[in-house]
Amino acid sequence: MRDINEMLVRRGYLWQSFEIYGGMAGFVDYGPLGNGLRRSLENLWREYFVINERAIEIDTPTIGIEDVFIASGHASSFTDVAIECESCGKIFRADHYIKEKLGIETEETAEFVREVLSTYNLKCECGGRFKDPENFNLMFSTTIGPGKGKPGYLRPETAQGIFINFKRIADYFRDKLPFGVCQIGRAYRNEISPRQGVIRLREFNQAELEYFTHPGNKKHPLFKKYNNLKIPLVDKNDVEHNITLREAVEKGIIAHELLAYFIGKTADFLIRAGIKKELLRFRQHKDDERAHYAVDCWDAEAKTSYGWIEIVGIADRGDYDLTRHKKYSKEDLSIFISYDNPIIRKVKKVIPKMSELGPTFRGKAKKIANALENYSGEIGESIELDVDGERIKVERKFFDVVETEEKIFGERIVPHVIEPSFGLDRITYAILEHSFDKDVVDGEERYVLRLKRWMAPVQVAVLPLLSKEPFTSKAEEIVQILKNSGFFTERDDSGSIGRRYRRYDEIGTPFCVTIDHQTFEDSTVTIRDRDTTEQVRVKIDELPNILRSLLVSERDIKEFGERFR
RNA sequence: GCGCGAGUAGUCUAGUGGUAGGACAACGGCUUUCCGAGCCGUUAGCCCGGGUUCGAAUCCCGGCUCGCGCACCA
Repeated sequence: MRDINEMLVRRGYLWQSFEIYGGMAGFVDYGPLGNGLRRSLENLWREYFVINERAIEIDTPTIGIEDVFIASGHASSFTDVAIECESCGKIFRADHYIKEKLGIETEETAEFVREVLSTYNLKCECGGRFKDPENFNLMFSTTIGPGKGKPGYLRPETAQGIFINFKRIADYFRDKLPFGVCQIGRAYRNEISPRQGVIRLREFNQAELEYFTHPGNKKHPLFKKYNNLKIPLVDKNDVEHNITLREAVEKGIIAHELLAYFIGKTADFLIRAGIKKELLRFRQHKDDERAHYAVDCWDAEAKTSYGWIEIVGIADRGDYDLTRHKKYSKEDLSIFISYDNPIIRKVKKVIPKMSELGPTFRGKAKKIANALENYSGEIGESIELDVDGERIKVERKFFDVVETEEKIFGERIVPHVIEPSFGLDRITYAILEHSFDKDVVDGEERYVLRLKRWMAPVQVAVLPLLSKEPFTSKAEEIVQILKNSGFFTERDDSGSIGRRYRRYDEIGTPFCVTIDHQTFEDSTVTIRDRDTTEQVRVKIDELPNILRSLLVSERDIKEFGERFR
């Protein structure tokens, strides 16, 4: 199966970054074809998760200032403290090790760990002493501005750029839930040991949707579309269920309908993109596996030669992020929700008399008045208030009491967010593996990349049967027609015709257009289908429209013309 | 980060201290040429740095990358 990796490099899908300088693990360059495939994937994703949702796309910086990651929790939970044994060289995550050996929850700071180590005289399993604990942060850090600058980090996920714009976004949607906001872009994690090619990168591509919803309404009107979809669901106890999404929600395996909706939609999207259904499953995070922000989380996993790999994470992040940013930025990141009918309540209100308060309490009068207005307890002949920590008794003569009807039109809530987060590099790779095939034609082995037609980076290749005039200029003429029609087109007149067909089979080009002798008699060309190697003859005039129909569907080319040969 | 193994044209591979060889691919040409045909020709390589040696692809040290195992993967 690893034959594919050789092909991907040789034909321009994926290259090792910094290759001429010896390379660096965890980085990958997209060659022309890989870039094209990933772009197709992004566009398909937009179609599913932006255009066909109440959702928008934004773009925010890849560098974030420190405040953002302190609030998001990444500054602390992203930093692990490591301890290394002096004699056996083993490295442990300090918090895991201490919890396991001593049953103590640890603050993740080097100082705290150092203290625990000395207080309990904690040793390595082999009996050796630990070296001084060290921090390692999985975020790339940088400084912003001249001199020492301000500390900044390369974002470990695109999501934070969305949360911190919440006020503007809510405004854009006129405060009406639910709504979705997405971002497609790069994110960075300073992995300790990146491996397995494109599976674990230090700089990678994400497509994330943050779908904001009312906490009491985790449903989606289009869920019925995926009601009866069956896809393997592995729950947090490693039990596999082969039931419909509707049943999974009813049985409480999936926390709620909205999560199930995005599981269904994700499955639909991945299959449309070229992931094989039988090599796809969803797996629920175990309790100790969930990120610091997640309430429930399901991963889409694709089976590849590396085993089952996580390609999408669908998490219910609750109100974690907005609440945190609300606290740290002191901005109101809630939304006002109107009730269908206002609630009417009779209330007694305390009205402070400033003319009395002023002369008596002087400087404190204003604060006392505020406290009186907000007072909601029993009203007697006097009211006791806490003002700046001081207990003050306010006599009846300092306020009036009026009885009014109060209409409550709604309430402020912090929305919950459901986040489908896609690892585009892994999905791209999984598509390539799932599409890769070997075929025997006339006793000769050929490599075929059976990409979905709408995903292919080169959609059509124009091949003159003979690489000489007038075939070559006719080919160029047809290339121009196709390029003008918006197709990604290549021309190839090098080598025998069979060799050229194989070349385009290998990179996944779904259709080849061949100019032959008959072209000059009746203005026709042949279209060859990659998967069946069948050919049909069509008029040049009709070629763009026919290709357009073929490229968005899986229709048989024989619907469009006479079979050739 | 630790341990083991590997690194020779674009790709695969031969070469174990003494002139780096082959296959495929690519490129040019010939051949009225529809599924990797043939013939002629061309381009192109010892991962990087240091050491040992008269001489290193080959031996030694360090780095980088790749594979496998451990650890890590919010």
